[in-house]
This record gives sequence, structure tokens and C-alpha cells, in this order.
Amino acid sequence: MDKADPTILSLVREQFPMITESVLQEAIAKVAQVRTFKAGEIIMDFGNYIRMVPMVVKGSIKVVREDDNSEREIFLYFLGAGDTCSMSFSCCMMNKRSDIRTTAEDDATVIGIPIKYVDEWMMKYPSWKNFIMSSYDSRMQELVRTIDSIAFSNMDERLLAYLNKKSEAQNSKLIQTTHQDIAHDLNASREAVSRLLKALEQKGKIQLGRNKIQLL
DNA sequence: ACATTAATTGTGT
DNA sequence: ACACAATTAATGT
Repeated sequence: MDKADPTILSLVREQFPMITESVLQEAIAKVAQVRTFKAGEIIMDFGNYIRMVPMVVKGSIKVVREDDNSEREIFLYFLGAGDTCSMSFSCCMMNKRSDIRTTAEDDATVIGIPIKYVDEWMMKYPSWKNFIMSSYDSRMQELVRTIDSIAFSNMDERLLAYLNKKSEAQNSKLIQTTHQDIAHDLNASREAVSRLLKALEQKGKIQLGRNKIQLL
């Protein structure tokens, strides 16, 4: 057995206070791997098998779904520090390929838990089970809200919700992105996004600049 | 500092 | 959605 990595141990204590049992903290530090991704890098793609369940330590990660046939992509949600990827549970438990793609928004750091432990610890450690369940629950609620906004909201509300989530994920009111990228995430045309953004600017909700959007 | 070019954003149909 | 105009940032001279 390897010994517990002190770096991982302190990361777990800092970012995942929900995990209380120190035996579990040490178990994580023994088996987990730290992985870093540069901004824009693809972490998980469609069709990939999941080997690890990631726990996000730093940066933010964008989760998107691609339509079966074409190149159309649609934004699902962001993961930030302290979050974990609920999709990866269902995938790795069922030993199924990934239905989603995840990319690093910023430079991101995750600690990966090999799937065999994810399962094993469910029985062994109550706080692990609790952690998994509650993050599953909150992700589920967030997904429902996303579906609502796609199904029932106008584009301008969707756009505003997207901007807010992005800002929250990055802990910054200043968003660095292009209209084209937003349009891609929302599965809309770039012109429509530009026009809606300008309308939002005139309502005093945001301030536009090249490659940046300031939330007010 | 100025000109050139590429990328991003704005507008009319 | 398309075509093109205008603006801004980056790069070279």
C-alpha cells in the first residue's frame, strides 16, 4: 500500500468539508490521482469509458451534451471547486460510455478516484455515501432547472441564466468569452446572441467589451 | 508609431 | 440565416 499523499489530504480537507471521516480522507489520499487540465482542454469526451470519478479542486469545468447525429452541442452545467461529476457515477457504475463531454473552462485541477473505490466506500463510509448522494441530488435539481429554461424560457432569460452560472462558476463578474462561444453553448446563432447581449446592455444588466462581458 | 491582418461584433435584408 | 460593414486586438515593420 502506498502511503497517504499529504497534498491530496489537505486538498480534500479544504475543498470537501462534507467528507468528515479522517479514515476516509486518508483512503482518498492513498488511491487518488491529481490531474491538471489547461483551459479549453477536453477532459472527457463522448464514447470514452470512465476510469475515474473526478472531484474538482480548482478551476471550473463545463459539461455539455452533443446531439446524437450532428455537431450540435448544448450546455448542461458547470462544475466548480467542491463539486463532483454526477454523470460519471451513473456511467461507471453501469460501466457505460460517457454521454457527455467535459472541458476545462479555466486551468483546472481534479483529483480522480478509481471507480472500484467509489463503489467500495459507499458501504464503508457514511460520509462518502452522503457526499455522493447530496451532490447527485443537487445536480439533478440543477438539470431540471436547465430543462425548464430550455423548454419554457425565452432566449434572453436563458442567456442571462447562462451568464450568471458562468460567473458563479468562475467566481468573477467579468466573463471572458466571445459571442460565438456562447451561441455554441446555447445552440443558437451568433447574431441572435449579439443582439440579445446588446439589449441586456441597454437595460443596464451587463457591460460589453471585446472578448469580455461585465455583469452588473 | 504606423500599416497590415485576423478575429470579433454590428446591421440590414 | 446570410452577407458584408465596422470595430478592435494582435503583429510586423
